[in-house]
Amino acid sequence: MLKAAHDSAVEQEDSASRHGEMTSWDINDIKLPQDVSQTDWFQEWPDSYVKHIYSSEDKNAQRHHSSWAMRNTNNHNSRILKKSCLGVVVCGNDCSTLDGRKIYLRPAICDKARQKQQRKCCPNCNGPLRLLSCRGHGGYPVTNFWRHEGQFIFFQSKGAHDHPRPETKLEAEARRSIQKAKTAFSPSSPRLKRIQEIESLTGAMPTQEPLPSILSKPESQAPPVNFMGCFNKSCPEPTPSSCSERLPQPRRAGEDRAGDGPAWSRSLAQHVLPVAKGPHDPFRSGGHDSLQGDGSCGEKSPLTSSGSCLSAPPYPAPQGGLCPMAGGAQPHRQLSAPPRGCEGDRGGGRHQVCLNYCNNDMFLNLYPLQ
DNA sequence: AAGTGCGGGTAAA
DNA sequence: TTTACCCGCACTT
Repeated sequence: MLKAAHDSAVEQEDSASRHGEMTSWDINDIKLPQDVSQTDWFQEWPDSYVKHIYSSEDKNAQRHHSSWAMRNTNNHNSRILKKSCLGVVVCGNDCSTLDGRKIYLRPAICDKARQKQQRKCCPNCNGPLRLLSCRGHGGYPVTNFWRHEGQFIFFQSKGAHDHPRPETKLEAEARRSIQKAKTAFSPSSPRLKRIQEIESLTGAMPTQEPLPSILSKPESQAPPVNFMGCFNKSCPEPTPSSCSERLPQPRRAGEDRAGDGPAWSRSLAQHVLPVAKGPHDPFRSGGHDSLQGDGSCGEKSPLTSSGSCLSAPPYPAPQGGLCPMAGGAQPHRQLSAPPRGCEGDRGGGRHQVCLNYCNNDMFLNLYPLQ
């Protein structure tokens, strides 16, 4: 994967250089270019040593989003925000789901939450979870840098991720919601009892239907068709997400929206199941990360304590963009963007198109739990 | 509850 | 000096 990552980086650099100013700066430069004629589409999965210039209007850039699990790192420089990669949480048993997928959970960003997370069990096999830390930057985690200058947001990544992609933030949130819902619907759940009572009174409530509407957070629900479309309230318009896999397809600076239809809306079914790939060494020791999993599985997760798991665990949920990740200003253009830019190709053809698969199979996986 | 950003602090190279 | 990382705090989601 490293070579592939490198190739990808080269590819991106090529692309960048074609567009001029892109590579002639470093995040630490005193002055950054302000004569940028084209800004990049937001990149949800930046990897390798890449730089991007986003519009300051880009919501995702404003929020310093990444689908990698990046935590804030203090670099004692308030002008440059630095984040380092937390890696990915894998199953200590290296299990696979029925459909052959590996478990790649998103490490919780919050230290406490991450410690809690590691005491939980694999949602698939109930085995211990293990944090596979990122060592893609000289043995240290990949770092991302963000800097706002004028009407642009400069992004620079150092290091190539040496581990599989975790769930995206929204996938992780969705999973948590599902778990909550499942807990709420455990046989002993008063809530479920109440619903059953109502059901028995009305005789009209199909058992299959109520669940989605009761999932804890509306924005975390999985609307059947538009699941990732506007999954998030922060996505005021149907943007083609992340077509995150597209290259930093340049757009004219200042050009923000126009009207092509969202590519993701017709990309449902394009996801190629990612089976564990990549150079990560699952047996690597914890190293510097004090939060490395201890392999114990002391705390029963709500999911497993009920004696069943999601019938087909959604992990790794389709590794792809979520609309909110593009909540910002990239509404179009990528429809014509050549698929060659798919970063996912690095992973061995993990993705075939540069579109947002809208996590349809996550959706399909989530529903069976009803 | 978890995510995010800031900043004080320490340690190692 | 630079880089990595820990921690607590405040604020947001």
